[in-house]
Amino acid sequence: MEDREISDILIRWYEENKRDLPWRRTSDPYLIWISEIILQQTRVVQGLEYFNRFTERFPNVAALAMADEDEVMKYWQGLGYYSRARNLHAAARQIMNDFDGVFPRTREEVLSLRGIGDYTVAAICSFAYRLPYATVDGNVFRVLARLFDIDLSIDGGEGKKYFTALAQSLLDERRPDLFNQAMMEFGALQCVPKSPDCECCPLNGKCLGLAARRVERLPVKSGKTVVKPRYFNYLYIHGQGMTLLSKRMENDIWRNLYEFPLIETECAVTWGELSGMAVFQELFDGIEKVEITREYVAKKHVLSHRVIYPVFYEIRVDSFSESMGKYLKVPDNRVGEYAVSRLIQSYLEVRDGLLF
DNA sequence: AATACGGGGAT
DNA sequence: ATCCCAGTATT
Repeated sequence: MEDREISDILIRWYEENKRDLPWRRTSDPYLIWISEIILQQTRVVQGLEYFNRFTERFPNVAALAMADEDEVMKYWQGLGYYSRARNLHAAARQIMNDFDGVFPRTREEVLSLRGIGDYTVAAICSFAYRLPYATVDGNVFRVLARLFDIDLSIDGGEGKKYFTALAQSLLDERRPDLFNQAMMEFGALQCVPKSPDCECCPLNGKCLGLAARRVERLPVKSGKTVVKPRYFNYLYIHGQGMTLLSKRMENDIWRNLYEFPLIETECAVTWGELSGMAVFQELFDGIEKVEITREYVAKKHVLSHRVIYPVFYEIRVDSFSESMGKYLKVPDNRVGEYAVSRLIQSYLEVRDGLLF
């Protein structure tokens, strides 16, 4: 049968070309889970070190469930999509509470865990338990769209359903783990988004997209994200050896990460405009000595759907006002212990570079 | 069905 | 600049 042939070719290619990665050396569902969450929308090279450090500190479900969320976030610092870390922590506690600390073994139960969706449940169940569920990630969309010359958009629900059924029909149920790994690795290394080397592709004789000269046009995606600007005015307030920090609690970017007290404005503002604002006046109400040590206009911070224009004002005070009580007051030398965004991390590095 | 959610590497 | 990466949750 043709379908089996494709599977065999992919698996043969995989055995010869696969990368040696730590999560491929285990069948521990916990370790596979951690790797899958880290690798969501994240390149292998970027996630590798995070995986090693994370699993060394949290080697099993119990260790993760017992930790404070703040510490989990610290281990996630810089990786992005921080809901993954929050969900990971929540799911570990879910496993302790609902499954007696044993990682669940059925598709339905695994899917009930926070942060695990259609892709990740298939990955965990096939890699750890060899259950016959096809993984459908960005790589699989691309490989299948090209192989079968399908221009159905991969954004919508129809496309997702179609490609999932197609992947499932191709899956070798005797070795779903190998098939899924092979399909994704093939997409990551051979059937790459730009300028794939179709000349040396083991499937070039079967690739309908190649025959139709549409490989570069596939897969089809519809919408592109609109990037909206935001203006962040950070106040690095310190005195008496203490620094003010704030925890982002809103349903917004960087939730549960720390930062300096922030005044967000509708547009770029000068120091004069900022210091004239009511929120600013109230914050420094009653402080005798307020000294602006430095103004730092950081380069714009680009996220997938936001671009942030940050300005940092270093402000030295001789005392802290009443209204600053809503912030954390931490010793200067312990600021580094708090999980922060890349933006804050970058500023901290600049500040340290200017200290001497 | 759209949108929000990070950060970095490749082209 | 643009694309996109072993996606999920919310609206």
